[in-house]
Amino acid sequence: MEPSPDARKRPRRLRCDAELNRDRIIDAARKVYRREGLSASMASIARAAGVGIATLFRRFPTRTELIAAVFEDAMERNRAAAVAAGANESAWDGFRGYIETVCGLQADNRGFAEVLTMNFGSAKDLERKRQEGFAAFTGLIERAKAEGRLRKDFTPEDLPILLMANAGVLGAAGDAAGEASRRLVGQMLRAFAADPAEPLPPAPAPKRLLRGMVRQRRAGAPAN
Amino acid sequence: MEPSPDARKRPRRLRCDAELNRDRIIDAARKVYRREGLSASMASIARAAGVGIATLFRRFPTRTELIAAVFEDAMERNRAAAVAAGANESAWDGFRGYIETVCGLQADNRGFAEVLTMNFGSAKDLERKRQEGFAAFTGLIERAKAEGRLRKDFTPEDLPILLMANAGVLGAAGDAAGEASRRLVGQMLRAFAADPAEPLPPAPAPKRLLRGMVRQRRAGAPAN
DNA sequence: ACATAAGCGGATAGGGCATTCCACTTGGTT
DNA sequence: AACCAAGTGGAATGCCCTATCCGCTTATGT
Repeated sequence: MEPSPDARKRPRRLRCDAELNRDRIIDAARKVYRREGLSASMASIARAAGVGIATLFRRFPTRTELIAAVFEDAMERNRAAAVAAGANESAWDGFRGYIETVCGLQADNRGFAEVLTMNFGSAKDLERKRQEGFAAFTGLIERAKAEGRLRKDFTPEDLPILLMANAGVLGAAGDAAGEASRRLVGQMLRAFAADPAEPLPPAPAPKRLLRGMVRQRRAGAPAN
Repeated sequence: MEPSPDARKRPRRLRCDAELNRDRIIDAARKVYRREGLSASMASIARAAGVGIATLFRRFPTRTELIAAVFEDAMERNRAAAVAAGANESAWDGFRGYIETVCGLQADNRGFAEVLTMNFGSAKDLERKRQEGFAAFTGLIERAKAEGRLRKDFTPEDLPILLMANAGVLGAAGDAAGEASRRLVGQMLRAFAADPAEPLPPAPAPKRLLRGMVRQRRAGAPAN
């Protein structure tokens, strides 16, 4: 019997119980990565999935493979958002909307925020989707410049830089992350706009931000 | 015999060999934190200092105490830069110069980049210096607004947000960190300026940035 | 029903880390 | 010179991590 058409990638079709475990792993990893970021341990994901560690490693021998499987759909949403933005009648509105959308995806998901700032050379599907989204975005740039709404010195690389910056704010601002991120994005859009009439979201209250800066136990943060 | 005037803080003066070890620890920690950020392990610092682990813990029972001792001078430089900026005849030039300086300090030191985005409640001296620098900066804001060069809707909280954003870029851009950081700061200054004639540093070359995004083994980055 | 390949998860090896303990050494004082 | 409080470093403890091994279980095709 031929392997199912979709399964060309994986040599043989998985046994159905294995398929179930695979789904369980991805679901668990999705939740854990979303909350804790990509530094979550393989062991904690196996525990969350209710499978043995060996099962996790058998299915995903490297962290990158697991990450790729988990975030393929989020990356697809990113790609789709860029393409949809390109269809906008006003290139600037599309540009602005896409940036707000993708930064919002980051705010909603710690893991994806990191994925958007990294290059996973070996995860071909993931990188292809990123690349397609990026291509749609660069097209939008040209149109927005032609419209006269986007500054001429904006370059496509300003997008990954913004994504890194936004990830940094989200990781450091604690409780105030959402507000601080929106503020950052507002400022950046103002910098990008040829006509800086862009309104600006409010900054977080000083005390909120200060409280947010007290790090919770997490990778990269000292405990004491 | 009275304790030396400077040693009021520490109950008794340290024995001279202990004082030497303390300095060795701080020097080693300074180097390690600069290169690796604050997630460096206590053990690795003790090794780098050439002292036993127990010695490190005896002198600095918590990570925070070590961090405070290591970065007191960098925080002082930050404070001094803010105060000096306040003395500038042109408030905008001072504002701009201070932001470039502090973001440059971050670019030069991974550990300090993180320190500037965190709140160490218990490290009083450190926080006092931060606070004094921040106060000088807020004074500058008012003057720069009065000059008409700084937008009226800039708020002091935009500074910590920028520092978090910059730390994010520095941590994620690898080889291209310096260029990417300067580009980010340029964009932000443009957003802050009432008259956006600000010139912009060039963005990193696409390939450089992409290569930089391939993470080296570091906290928060998957190994495989 | 049964044979068997596929899959399972506990156990284990090997490492790093934070933190504490303790027997030994040493600087400073008398 | 001798004493001892202060200081030292390495060992020990206990935790979590990655990665692999291996004996047991089970889905699946006949």
